[in-house]
Amino acid sequence: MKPTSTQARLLDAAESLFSERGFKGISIREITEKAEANLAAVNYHFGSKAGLMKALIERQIGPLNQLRIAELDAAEAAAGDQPLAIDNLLRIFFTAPIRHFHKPGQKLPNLLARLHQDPSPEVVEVVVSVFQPIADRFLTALHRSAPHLSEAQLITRAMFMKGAMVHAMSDGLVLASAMTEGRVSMDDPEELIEELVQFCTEGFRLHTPNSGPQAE
Amino acid sequence: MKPTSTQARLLDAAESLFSERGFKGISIREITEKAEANLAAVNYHFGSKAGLMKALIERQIGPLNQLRIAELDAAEAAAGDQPLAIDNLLRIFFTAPIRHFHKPGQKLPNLLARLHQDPSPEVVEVVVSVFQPIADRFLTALHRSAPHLSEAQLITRAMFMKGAMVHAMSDGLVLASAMTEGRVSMDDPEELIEELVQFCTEGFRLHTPNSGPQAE
DNA sequence: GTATGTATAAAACAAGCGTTTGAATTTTTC
DNA sequence: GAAAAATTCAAACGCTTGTTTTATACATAC
Repeated sequence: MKPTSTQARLLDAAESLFSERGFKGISIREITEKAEANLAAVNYHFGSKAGLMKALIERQIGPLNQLRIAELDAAEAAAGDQPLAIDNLLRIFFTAPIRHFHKPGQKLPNLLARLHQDPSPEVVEVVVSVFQPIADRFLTALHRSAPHLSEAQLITRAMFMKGAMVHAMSDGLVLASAMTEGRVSMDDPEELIEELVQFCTEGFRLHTPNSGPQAE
Repeated sequence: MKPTSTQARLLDAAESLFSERGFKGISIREITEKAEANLAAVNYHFGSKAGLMKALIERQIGPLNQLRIAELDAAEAAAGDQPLAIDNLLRIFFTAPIRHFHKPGQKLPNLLARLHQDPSPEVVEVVVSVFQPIADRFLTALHRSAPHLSEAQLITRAMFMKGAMVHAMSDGLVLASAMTEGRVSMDDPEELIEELVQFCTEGFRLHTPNSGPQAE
């Protein structure tokens, strides 16, 4: 039985509580109580409630994105100067996070999905700093793999893709539970990854002549 | 200059404020101040803060969904006993809400996107009651239009579709603004609709033999 | 062993929260 | 125009919030 540090216990408690009820929905008192720490511990170790959230996100997403970028680097190195096939690229994009977060009771993706919709500056700052690099990296690769798309189309479809992934990972909560009445739609992460890859690959392959610049 | 009722002013104020900073992020005092109403007005007219949010959502989404269902009814009637083509079905699904919410400064889709990720019972109850009927209606139609998909696949892909739409409508806030550095990805709603239709249609057409029941 | 920086603890702070009350006021109804 | 109903209003209630303070314990270093 390893003795966990107060910091780690705070991060764990905050992660599970924020994921369930959102940042604004949880008080520092609830967090410190669950973590069996003193009320002042959050402000001592993380400066503020927002600092705690930032730390908790970086703890999870940082290593995950490092892994994804490493895998993309390796795939691109193996491909030489050839662009990656779209489905391979998307598979690299999806696999690590879906596998990583596919544990029973894991609700962090739900929190992340919420944060992606939160326009408050403090949240945007964290989300951008964590996801900006990986978004740019994959967008560049996508641009090489799908040269038939205009930049506007590429960005639009990448937005579709991100929305589909985020939604699927956060369990599609409401609609799914409403539509399927309790039946979880897809319980095998590998299957979900493959469905997502197929779905989006087709969407990116498509070449629609419209939406180009009007006059050029 | 029509005299607006207190109720309407409260709904308008709450809609814009909730959309910007979320349900928990806005106080009744801010709402009543913006609406130039008394602090007690919210509880008098809507019973509670949650009641106000419910009323505001139903005011916007109710008529919108009625319209969508009417359009689907008409299309199905015109098609006789033939299933609708997938792209036509999806076009009906996307068009009304995207057109309706495509006004400058319209941020309600952002609120809706957040609510779709909110697991708190009060929110789930509202969201389900508002979106359940239309989800069921379109899922049934989709099932007829895409008979090659297993039920699990259908639900999964519908989740992708919903995620893509919700995300695109709520402006893909973070990723888009980060990636494009200010450039809005798609400013013409008709173009967005068409991109979304194409993207998802391809995804639904795809026939992947896996994901069927293991033994049957 | 005494100093030094780190961590925990209990208590208080000032501000904000959703909601309720009860009286004043306006609007509707007959 | 009087009675009744609906609405507005100022004030207060009770409670929770994030953060700060002050004091105490615990390390490791010299």
